[in-house]
Amino acid sequence: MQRDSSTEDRILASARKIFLDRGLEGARMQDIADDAGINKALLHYYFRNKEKLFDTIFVQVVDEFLPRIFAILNGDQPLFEKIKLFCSEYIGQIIQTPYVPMFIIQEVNRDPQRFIKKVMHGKHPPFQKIIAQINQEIKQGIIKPTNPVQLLLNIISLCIFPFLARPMIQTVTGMSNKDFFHLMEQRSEEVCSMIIYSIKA
Amino acid sequence: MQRDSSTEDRILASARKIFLDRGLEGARMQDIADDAGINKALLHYYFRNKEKLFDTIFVQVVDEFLPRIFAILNGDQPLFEKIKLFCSEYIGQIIQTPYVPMFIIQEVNRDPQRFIKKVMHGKHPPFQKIIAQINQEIKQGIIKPTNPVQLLLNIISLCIFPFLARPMIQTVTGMSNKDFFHLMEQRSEEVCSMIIYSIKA
DNA sequence: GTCTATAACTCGATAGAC
DNA sequence: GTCTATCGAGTTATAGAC
Repeated sequence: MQRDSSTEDRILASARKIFLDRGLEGARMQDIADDAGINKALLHYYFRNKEKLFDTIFVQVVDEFLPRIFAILNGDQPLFEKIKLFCSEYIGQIIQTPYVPMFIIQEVNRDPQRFIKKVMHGKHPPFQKIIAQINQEIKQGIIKPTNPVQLLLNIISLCIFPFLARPMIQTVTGMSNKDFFHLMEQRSEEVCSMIIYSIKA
Repeated sequence: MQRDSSTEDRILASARKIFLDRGLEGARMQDIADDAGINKALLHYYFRNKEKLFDTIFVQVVDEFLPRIFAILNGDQPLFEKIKLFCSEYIGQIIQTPYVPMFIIQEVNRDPQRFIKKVMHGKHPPFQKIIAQINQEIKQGIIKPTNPVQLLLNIISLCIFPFLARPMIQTVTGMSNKDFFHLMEQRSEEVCSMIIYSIKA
């Protein structure tokens, strides 16, 4: 709780924290109010209801996360450089905000329509360019013939999954938080070289 | 709803369906009762409360899912065969029950203690054998020097992640259910050959 | 075992004073 | 803008008849 910032900002910061931790259904307006140092009534004064408050946070979180993927994938670098960039930037980013991937996946699963309406609406399919690039580099003989969609799935899977399954991984292996994040820092390089090795001609 | 089976079995079948679809917090006892063709009071007669009913389903689902992983990983085949087995068996299995991975991940995230108490308690760490095998095959020169934990993470990530992110993937790419499952059927072979290619000496 | 009725409680939302 | 007090809907859980 930050007593010095404006009420609305404190609400947003607290809502983000609680929603990221527990999702829409798990979060309690009371807990958000407590964390922000105000009462429930004031939450409704600023954001008319729970849904609207959640929407604000959801869009905020998704809009600072997904564009990073697409920005790198749609850049102008050669494919190998993109992959390298993606792995290091992306895993680095998730290490800073490890709850974000699970939050997004969970909420898109619970209500895909919200995602379509609030986030995707009006945006064009963001994978066109990278798919074209993959096909072109195949034709040029830089990489082996590869299904572009599978390749993209591979990259994203390898980077994100461990953070989704983190509680289970740590439970099953007995890793501490420190162990886990250390493993993830190594992983960036690991994933990158594996992907590139698997596709280079 | 199966009118011919016993009440308890019908409750379990309905609870499984509803809990898998919506999780502990999203599921309503009323919906489970409706689906089973009985009333709420009878749910409490058979399973004292929602938690206990959920625990039963959770343990059931996890116990028929995780052991499949461990059985293959702890078998006696050479590593390459294990990986091949794992990819085909595992993706094939998930295609049959595509909601299971998300259900498990979500509920372990929400309450890791339940997982520890109800599932892991008393079981020994299940990755010892496969890790030893990986290290041995490295020493024998069959596979390249590799961090065993990263390798296992890679295999599991590649197989499971697409099913966790399925609603988002289908939204972003515009794939139909049929398209998606077709892609996943190809994927088994795809993942297998990629992994093996990346580690063979 | 199975039902109806309802108690007990949680939680989002609102009224109204300051 | 911010608070206290309270309403009312929705849910789990129980009492008690059959």
